Amino acid sequence: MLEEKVQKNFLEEIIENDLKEGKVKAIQTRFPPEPNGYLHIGHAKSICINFGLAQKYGGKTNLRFDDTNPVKEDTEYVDSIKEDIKWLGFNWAIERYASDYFEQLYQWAIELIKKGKAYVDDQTNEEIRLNRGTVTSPGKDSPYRNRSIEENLQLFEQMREGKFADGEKTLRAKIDMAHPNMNMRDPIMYRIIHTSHHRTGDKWCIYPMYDYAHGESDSIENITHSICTLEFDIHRPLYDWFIEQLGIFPSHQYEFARLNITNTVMSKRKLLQLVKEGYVKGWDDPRMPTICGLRRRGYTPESIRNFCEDIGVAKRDNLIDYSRLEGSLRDDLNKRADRVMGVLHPIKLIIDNCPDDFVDELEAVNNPEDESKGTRKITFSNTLYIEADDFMEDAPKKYFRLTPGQEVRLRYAYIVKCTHCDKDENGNVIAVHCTYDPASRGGNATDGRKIKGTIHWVNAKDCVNAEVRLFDRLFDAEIPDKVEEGKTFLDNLNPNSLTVLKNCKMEKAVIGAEHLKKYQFERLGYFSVDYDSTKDYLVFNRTCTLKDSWAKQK
RNA sequence: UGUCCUAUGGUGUAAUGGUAACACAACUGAUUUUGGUUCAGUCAUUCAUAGUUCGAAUCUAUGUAGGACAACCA
Repeated sequence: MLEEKVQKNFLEEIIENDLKEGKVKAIQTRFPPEPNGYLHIGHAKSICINFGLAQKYGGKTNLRFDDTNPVKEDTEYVDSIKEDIKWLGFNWAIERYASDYFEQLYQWAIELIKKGKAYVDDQTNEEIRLNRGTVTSPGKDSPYRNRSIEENLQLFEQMREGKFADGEKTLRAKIDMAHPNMNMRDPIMYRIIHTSHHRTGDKWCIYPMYDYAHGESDSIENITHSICTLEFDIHRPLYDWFIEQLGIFPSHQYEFARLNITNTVMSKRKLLQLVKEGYVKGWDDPRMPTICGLRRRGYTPESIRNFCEDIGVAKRDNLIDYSRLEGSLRDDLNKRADRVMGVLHPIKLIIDNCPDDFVDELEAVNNPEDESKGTRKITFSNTLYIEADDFMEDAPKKYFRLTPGQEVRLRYAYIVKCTHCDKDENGNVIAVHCTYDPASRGGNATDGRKIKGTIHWVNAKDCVNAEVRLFDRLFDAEIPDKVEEGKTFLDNLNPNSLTVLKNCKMEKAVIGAEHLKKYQFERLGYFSVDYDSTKDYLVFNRTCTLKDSWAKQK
């Protein structure tokens, strides 16, 4: 893990080559989110690639908001995006907005009109669509395609001045209506939108389209490597065309395959729908694949970065198993999370040969992976809580926990031997009885006998209550979007993705833990303190379970 | 019925004409006061066919499969 990675991905290959051949002196990348939603794990991959590459090769990365569509964008999203990038551990060189370049873009549009490379079209939305043709048949020229330069100039100026209603006119690049690539069939450069913009207010009523704004913004910022996802591959000829016609700094676009993860959806539109229609409790619901959701769930920035590094970068479609993300998380938290004992489904364990006034204080290790984390004291009495499934009246032979006649070790405490259990009138186990071996203090048998099982516990006499939220996959289906006719991804929602336990028992060490503090509850998993947690009412999110080879064996 | 992209173990990613490698998962076994961690071991005739070559995962051709593209979205 520490050794230098020798395998280079195709982007590193390209960059090293450009640097070696002197095509660029230093690399400059950018991360270009549209402020119309919250960032998700797929964006994290893009962020890691863009910032990571620049870091690795001594270049810089700009943050540029692609805010060319005022009807969808909002400052709420700008703020969350910046917060998430910082939280992931990256710093941008400069913060820019495509809207910063509206005037320059406008001037360049005039330049293209003057060169006879752009024209104002009066066709309606419908007409434009019809005349564009299809992927298998060519389009038809607009009747307005051959207007004079003077007329185009005048009309375009009037568009800017607000002389026309939304949709009445567009500015189009004059390329080729029969081009096999649909993007080259006289793409729209500007449309009229009389909507106030989150940054420019009502200064503009014409807004540039992505294809025109993006490459030109890259060029203005001297972006050397403009890295995006595969679906923009087909836009590259247009990206290059604008830059070439304008004769400006030649940024180049490179495409990689976007991240897909099992049992989750990654489209901003669908995530927005989940939030708006109340299927989750917000953008930062711990079941969401958003950065803020993962953060609240208990993920660390390191684990997300390691995950993105692990999955690599290439151009073929991929589907990463969700457990891979959990693997990166466990890897990180195993080294860093303090251990603590907590019981999710408590039942009483009564030690019959232990006096009622018996009090003992034992020493527990905070993190076996990190000695510097030290130890803490835990208290012990004759009445404890243990996990309900750590007792079975009729147990299979390989069950190493409590069952009548069997000995187990109470972690850091004593060896106990199960004797019997109490049941209510319905036959449910309500308490387990045992005797303890006073000589085994700390957990070691004096006669050297082997104890197979060790279970966690808390002292019923001084533990604290806590709420614990358990999460399961938000979607049952591996690919939620793969649905039969007439169904949607919503039909694949897992109705049991959230379980709230309100009667959990924790050792006192967790009192006062700040939000987002991470623990490993021994034998159970990793847990993070939720934002809803207060001094008087503890709330934990289970980030993920520990690997459980016993569950598989069963 | 077009153009473009892609195809290597269960999942990802390497191998840049010269012995198919690494990680994760899975499965064995060892260690273990977390059924965790850790350690050791096992797990592929590179989508198909034909060709070029002393030699092909890599180059060529033809298929096949998957994906993208017909928003005044990005």
